[in-house]
Amino acid sequence: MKPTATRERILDAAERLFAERGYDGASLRAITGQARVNLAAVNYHFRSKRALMRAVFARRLEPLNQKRLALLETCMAARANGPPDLERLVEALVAPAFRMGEQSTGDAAALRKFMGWVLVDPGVQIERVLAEQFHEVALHFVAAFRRALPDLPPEELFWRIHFSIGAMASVLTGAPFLKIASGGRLDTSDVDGVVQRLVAYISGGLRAPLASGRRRRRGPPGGSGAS
Amino acid sequence: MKPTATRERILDAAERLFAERGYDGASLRAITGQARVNLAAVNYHFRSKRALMRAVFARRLEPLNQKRLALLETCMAARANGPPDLERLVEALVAPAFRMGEQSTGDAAALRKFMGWVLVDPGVQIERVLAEQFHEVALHFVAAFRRALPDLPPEELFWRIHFSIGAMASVLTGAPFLKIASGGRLDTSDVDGVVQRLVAYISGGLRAPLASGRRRRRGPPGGSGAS
DNA sequence: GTCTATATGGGGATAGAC
DNA sequence: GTCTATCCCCATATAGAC
Repeated sequence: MKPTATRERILDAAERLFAERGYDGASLRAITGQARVNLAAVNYHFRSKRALMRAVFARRLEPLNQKRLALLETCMAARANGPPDLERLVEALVAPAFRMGEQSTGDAAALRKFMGWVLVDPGVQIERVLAEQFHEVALHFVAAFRRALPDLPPEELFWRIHFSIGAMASVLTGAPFLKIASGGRLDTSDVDGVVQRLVAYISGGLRAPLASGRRRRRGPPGGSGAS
Repeated sequence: MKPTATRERILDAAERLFAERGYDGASLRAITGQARVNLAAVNYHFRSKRALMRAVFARRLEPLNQKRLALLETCMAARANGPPDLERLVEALVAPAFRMGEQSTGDAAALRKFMGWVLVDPGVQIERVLAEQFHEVALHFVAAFRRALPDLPPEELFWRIHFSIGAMASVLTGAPFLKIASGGRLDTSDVDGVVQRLVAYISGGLRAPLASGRRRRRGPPGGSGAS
């Protein structure tokens, strides 16, 4: 077997099994079994299971973010003067995540699930990897969104980006509540259609008018704002 | 010790530990230890760890959904004729999840995290519980949203509700990407403020204009898509 | 680089006394 | 209803031969 092939096989199998069973649910035995590789190979090529996890994630995140930046450049170039088109911007952020792995050997659906799962699960603790690889992309997109939505206060924009990634991630993972609300009538296999809907939804959310000052438990008219 | 107290103590401890460590990360030994209850008590009062998990979830979901329905009634009563106010509708769906456990003994932050986590994680397999308890609420809310957004095709509405719950869930869990995009500048402790922002965002998303028919990979004029 | 074999520890579940 | 003690399985990680 080609020396470097082992490493890739482990990454492929780990990706699939992490997606299917979660971090704890995917044992190294299962991973090495599916990769048809020796159990000890994991601890040789990677240092530990957690390190393997981070490697699986990092391998996908880098090209994903490059794709995003490339699309972002296109958006900005198309509107050299004036604000960029918001829908295109959102698409540049969202679509690459749904196109991942389409031409690789692995299971594209599993890959999407894995990525969404990693984004949402606070227990995975890939913040470091995420922060390193995502920081540049975040900066560029935040700047672009600011130009597209100049009236939105920065703090509000951050929150809305957060909501948007959450909406995207829940679709990637295949969260279970979808089939309940719809009675199972939704077609999740039409990736293009989902991306299109998601882009429309997120753009609408980003463009929403600012909430009026209504607060729950607002102070009475006399204005005793202390709390 | 009061007989029924044990059961509650287990539920409280399990809720906290599931929220902090996830399902696999929270061992029965840790749970019973924190509840200061014997290890075997879990398998006596519940049948298994999974059943305990479902019980933890169900205990919160029922009053949560009752609260939602009560708020929904208020919305509909306020606009007996004509469509209900969308923002109020969204608030009725979202706000109760963020108010959970405010007057109970447990850790409210942990509870929110747990609920969001359960919603998003497809591996938890609480679909049955979710379906049973959520079905009635889903029907009512879908009907109300339909009245508020009469021009939205049903399928589109289902998708958008799904996106909305995803956005909500990612806030509940405290997903990690928030602090990355913002550089840690966001105040997550202001629950009222977050709910307000979330309501505005979701309402905007629900109201978004339908995506035009643009599709990726429409037949290219010269079409050398090979790679 | 790859294998076998094993160290070491934790997990969920249960039997049976009280 | 509650406890102790234990069964039995599986996990990650590593040592050391090849």
